[in-house]
Amino acid sequence: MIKIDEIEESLKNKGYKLTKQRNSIIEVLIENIGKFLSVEDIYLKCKDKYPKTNLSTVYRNLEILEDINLVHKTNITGASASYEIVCSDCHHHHVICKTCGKTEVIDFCPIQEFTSKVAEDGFLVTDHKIELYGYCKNCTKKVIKE
Amino acid sequence: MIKIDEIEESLKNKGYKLTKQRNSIIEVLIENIGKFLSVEDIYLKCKDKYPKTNLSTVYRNLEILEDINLVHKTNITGASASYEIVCSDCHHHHVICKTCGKTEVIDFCPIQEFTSKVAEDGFLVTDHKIELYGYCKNCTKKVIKE
DNA sequence: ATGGCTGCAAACGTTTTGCACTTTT
DNA sequence: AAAAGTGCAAAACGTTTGCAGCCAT
Repeated sequence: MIKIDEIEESLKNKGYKLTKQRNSIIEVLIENIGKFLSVEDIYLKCKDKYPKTNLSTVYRNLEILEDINLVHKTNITGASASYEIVCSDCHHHHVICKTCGKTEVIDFCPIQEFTSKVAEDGFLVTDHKIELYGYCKNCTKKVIKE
Repeated sequence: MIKIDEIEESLKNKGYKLTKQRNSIIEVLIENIGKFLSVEDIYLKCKDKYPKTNLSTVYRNLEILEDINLVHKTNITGASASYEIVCSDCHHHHVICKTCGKTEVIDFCPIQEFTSKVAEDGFLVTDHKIELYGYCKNCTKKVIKE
């Protein structure tokens, strides 16, 4: 499990301060492990916790969290970026339904096979992004019906 | 190999017309198989071939080409979208150097293992995106030197 | 001759920035 | 007290759109 204290400790150690805004962003991300949240989503959920939160602040903090690898950024929709907190002991990827947009978690990850192939060329892999697109059970049914 | 005639035939069959602009976009994409080009890159290269080309036209055509699956879109940089032409007999993924931004092609693809896992849940996978990030041989050396 | 395509300019939504002020350390 | 963080408003950026005219079929 992710512990908020550990994350905050790690921020402190890097010289970042713990503000109420930053704290609420992290809380929101932790409450939504396994989902990608859009910046707008995060912003709105943070406002519930701490109404003064500003959108710029959310952007600035997500950038910091991404820089220190506490958060993964993706651009599924093309519209606006989405974020998910990194959880080292529950590494996973997502399948994304092209019809309803729902995402599901896949625990399987073949990255080892990949990195060993690439390592032969002297490339050092530190990070990866895998996303599967298609149609979920529900939406497949609909397609067949129509 | 990709043949420009086949692509154009397939566009014609779908009711799209062959304009000089559309043609030059396809040419540029074919000349850059294995690389992701930003919209701006494509635009500039097209202007070399056909100076009247407009940025909106590039956007509109890339959208069409993506819709009919002749082109893959990605958002590596976060800044602007990148495109690569689809080549059915040379499916591949990329490793992307976080220092110099260079991309290299990896021929290996573990998608089969993935889709069979997901199929159990009734999810139908039609498409996927795999990107590896890290440091290329050159940049790894530099990091060590410093 | 028709319908699709283009160039242009303006509009749009997301993200970033400068600055004065506030908060954490 | 110093440094980092914030809110606000404005700017910047990539992308999309409406429209009048153009071009491929």
